[in-house]
Amino acid sequence: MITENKTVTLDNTARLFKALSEPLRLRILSLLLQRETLCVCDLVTVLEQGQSTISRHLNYLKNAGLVNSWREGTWMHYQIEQSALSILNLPQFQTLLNATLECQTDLAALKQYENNPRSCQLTS
Amino acid sequence: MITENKTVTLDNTARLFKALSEPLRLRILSLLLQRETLCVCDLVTVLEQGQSTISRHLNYLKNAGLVNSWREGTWMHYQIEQSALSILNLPQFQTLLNATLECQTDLAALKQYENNPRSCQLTS
DNA sequence: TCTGTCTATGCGGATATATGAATTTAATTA
DNA sequence: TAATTAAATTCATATATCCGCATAGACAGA
Repeated sequence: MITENKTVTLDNTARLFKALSEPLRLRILSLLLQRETLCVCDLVTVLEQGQSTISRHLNYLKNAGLVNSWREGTWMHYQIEQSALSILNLPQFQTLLNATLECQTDLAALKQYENNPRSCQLTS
Repeated sequence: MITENKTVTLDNTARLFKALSEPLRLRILSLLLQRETLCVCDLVTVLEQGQSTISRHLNYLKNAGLVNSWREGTWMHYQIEQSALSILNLPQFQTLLNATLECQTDLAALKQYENNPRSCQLTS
């Protein structure tokens, strides 16, 4: 992987926080923090949101450097970019997310989803 | 000080990050992290922004729980609310801010400002 | 009380963001 | 090649944010 020597600008930092400033994006991150990788269709089902909504939010997170992605067949896999989270107190952040009703519900829905047959299999 | 037992909601967390998602608000926080307290007129002069702009951003930060304030005569003093920053990796956050040209310039302007006579004296 | 200073807020315009529906693009498979 | 599935993008609309200007409110001193 090529690591660009990116200049630290205030705008970049602001963009990072802006990516964290949407409830739905926080829910996406919360789920990604619980699993190695998830694809768009997983999140559409679990979060019960439109496909375009999920796709756009993932793109927003990617532009902010919070997630990375790769294609596998027709599926796009998304994954947390750990290095971008260094600005956060990660244990505190996760504790805060996990304390919310939304994230608890989402995690339960994810587990339920994983128990059922589904189109997108994580195991390649 | 009364500590409210506030329910952790996703919206509150999102609001906190939204408050951190504006370059000008980051500049304000950067200065407040360098000084015990600053008032509106200090920030107006140092940041060279309109008074209403500064006042509103400070209100935004206050609503997010990032700063607190108190009146002293006609002056409103603003101060970092340390507890709200527990979600951040504070050393990393400050390092990131201090690495930006904007924050470096602002800090220099603040020192310059403090060397000159000014209307608002921090020493009560 | 009157005046001046510091701060907060109301208003309007410009810009940014979020979302759903529909369409386009990409990749797989028959 | 045609059909199918997954994901990204376009378009239109609603909402939120930012900023300057003007004004209102709070406070101090004469």
